[in-house]
Amino acid sequence: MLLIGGAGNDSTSVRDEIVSLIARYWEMAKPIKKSEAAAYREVWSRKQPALRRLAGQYGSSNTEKPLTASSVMSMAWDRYFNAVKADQHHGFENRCELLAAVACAFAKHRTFASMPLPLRKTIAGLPNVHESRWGWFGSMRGAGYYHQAVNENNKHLSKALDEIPLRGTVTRSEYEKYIAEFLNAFPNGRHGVGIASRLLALKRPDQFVCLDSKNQRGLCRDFGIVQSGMNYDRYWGEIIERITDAPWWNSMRPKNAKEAAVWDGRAAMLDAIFYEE
DNA sequence: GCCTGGCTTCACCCTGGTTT
DNA sequence: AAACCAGGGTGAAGCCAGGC
Repeated sequence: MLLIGGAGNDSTSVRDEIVSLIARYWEMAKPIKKSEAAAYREVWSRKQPALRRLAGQYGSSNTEKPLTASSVMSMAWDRYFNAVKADQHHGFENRCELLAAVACAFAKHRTFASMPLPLRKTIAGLPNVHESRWGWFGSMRGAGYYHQAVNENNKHLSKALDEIPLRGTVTRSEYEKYIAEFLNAFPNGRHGVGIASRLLALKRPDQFVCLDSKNQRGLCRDFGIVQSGMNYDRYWGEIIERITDAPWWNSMRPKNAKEAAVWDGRAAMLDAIFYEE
């Protein structure tokens, strides 16, 4: 609602402008058929998720913090790369090396189950003799039943990872199939977003970040979401959808080799920014 | 004063390394 | 060989703050 009034000439001219603008729109207008209106509504409803996200509405929660209000999610690629480079704890080059080694492993071995135990543990975030950097991107050392499942080469973990393609954007439906199979590995419960996201982040570091106790506080604060009560649905709707909307995520792959290596693991690298001791 | 939502704390789970 | 301890995710309980 816009009220234009008063005695001054300004208000009169603004009102005249608006009235003539509306008159011009009427002249430009043309009748459309019912089928065209239906098609328009179809397009409109299909664009609603994008509009909601633009307004800061992710998932089903009521937190309405748009991407522009987040310090990290509003970054362009250059600033994001600099933020990752500033990693105090591990160093981004070492992080890239680890991700590259894991990418080789997934390229070489057809399934997670066919990998040797030390390699599986490296990917799973569990201590092993093969790789000293196993805990980076989220240590899962304390997850007892998960540790057990990796040790006994539980087939459900491997089958779950099979649902996640090596290339192309992972869809929600593929993610849901992954979770459904992942849950089968935990007949005694004690599964969760921490361990599920660890495996996702190592197979597809370009799209997933491992959400653990060390980075959850900082990440949730910056994203404007509550950290308690995290579940698989919210992880996708409130975290992954935000990430894949960020300017730095949608930027072109850089030509510079070091930058390209970070770009290949750009979602997982959020850990470098939000990691707290 | 009650209810709700969110954060913190604590017990529990299991593995793997160290000590007795 | 057995006992012990550290590690960190999970989940329940406890606590606190804000709204009605």
